[in-house]
Amino acid sequence: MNLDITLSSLQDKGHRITKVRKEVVKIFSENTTPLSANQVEEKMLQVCLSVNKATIYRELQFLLANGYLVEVYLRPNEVSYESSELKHHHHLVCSTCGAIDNVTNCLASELEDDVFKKRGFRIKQHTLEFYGTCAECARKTT
Amino acid sequence: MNLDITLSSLQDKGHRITKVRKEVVKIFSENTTPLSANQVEEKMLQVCLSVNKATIYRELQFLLANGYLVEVYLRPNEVSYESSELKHHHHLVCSTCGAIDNVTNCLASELEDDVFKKRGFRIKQHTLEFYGTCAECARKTT
DNA sequence: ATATTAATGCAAATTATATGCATCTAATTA
DNA sequence: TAATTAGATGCATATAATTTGCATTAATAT
Ligand SMILES: [Mn+2]
Ligand SMILES: [Mn+2]
Ligand SMILES: [Zn+2]
Ligand SMILES: [Zn+2]
Repeated sequence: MNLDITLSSLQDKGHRITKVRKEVVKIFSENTTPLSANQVEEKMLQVCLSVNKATIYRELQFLLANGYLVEVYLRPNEVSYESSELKHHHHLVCSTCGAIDNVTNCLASELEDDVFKKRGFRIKQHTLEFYGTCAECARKTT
Repeated sequence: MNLDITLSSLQDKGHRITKVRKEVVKIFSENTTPLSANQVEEKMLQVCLSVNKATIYRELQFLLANGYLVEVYLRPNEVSYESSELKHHHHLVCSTCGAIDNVTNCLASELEDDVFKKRGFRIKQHTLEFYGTCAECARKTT
């Protein structure tokens, strides 16, 4: 997501542009892989912004509710977020180092029509996550 | 999963067959859709077995660690489990009524080779979840 | 029947997340 | 620029899911 465009869009809707909001939007405009509340907090600390956890959760909820972020569930008991503007994609999650990469290939749409025809289930969205070992971790092991 | 076979397999490995263990295994042998700890507790109450929550969590962890169950993440902050013996499949989750159905179609394996060739990421498993409206909920709305 | 140790219940601890409330501050207005 | 106002924030507290310590109970082997 584009930082300036997003911020002015938020302002147009009557929302305030605060230091925290600006930084959270900036973080998601610079990161194309999903981030959890904890990871957002860490990124903010890296630029010497110490923000209360409640504020971070509230800001993530705010951006989610306003359509700027989407939720991603990759692990139990931890919700991650990423820009809703990213082109439809899926994730490669390395079980060893935790690195996440995006894959834009998607074969799911073919299935969706089929599922609707066969049982009347209308698919609105889907998540497809791949777990395995990334190239770097595989190299280290060898 | 087959109740008797699973129980004797557990016994062969030196694990005890307790009332709780037997019932949890029974529940997963009779249910092909994912169940959370709370749902397992409810099912046990239906057969008048009041079991402590900690025990249920421990038993689910136990069956997971021993390969009888797999984790499924369909919603934030709730882990579900299902028999690891079920044939590879994916889920149709109705956003309206919460009903879950299984789909055995899977197009992901084609993608896996491609991903490995292109970036050396070796996929071990994947999850593909579909969210939408089931036939029944669609009918009620109309 | 007895011994051994895994399984269980209960309370307390953890972790992720949400909320109430007083305070602060961004945006608007005088 | 100062005053106004409602949204944003911090802090403490509340929830909810899950885990853990410990004493007690019960499944299995002898
Ligand atoms: Mn992504
Ligand atoms: Mn399933
Ligand atoms: Zn897709
Ligand atoms: Zn599949």
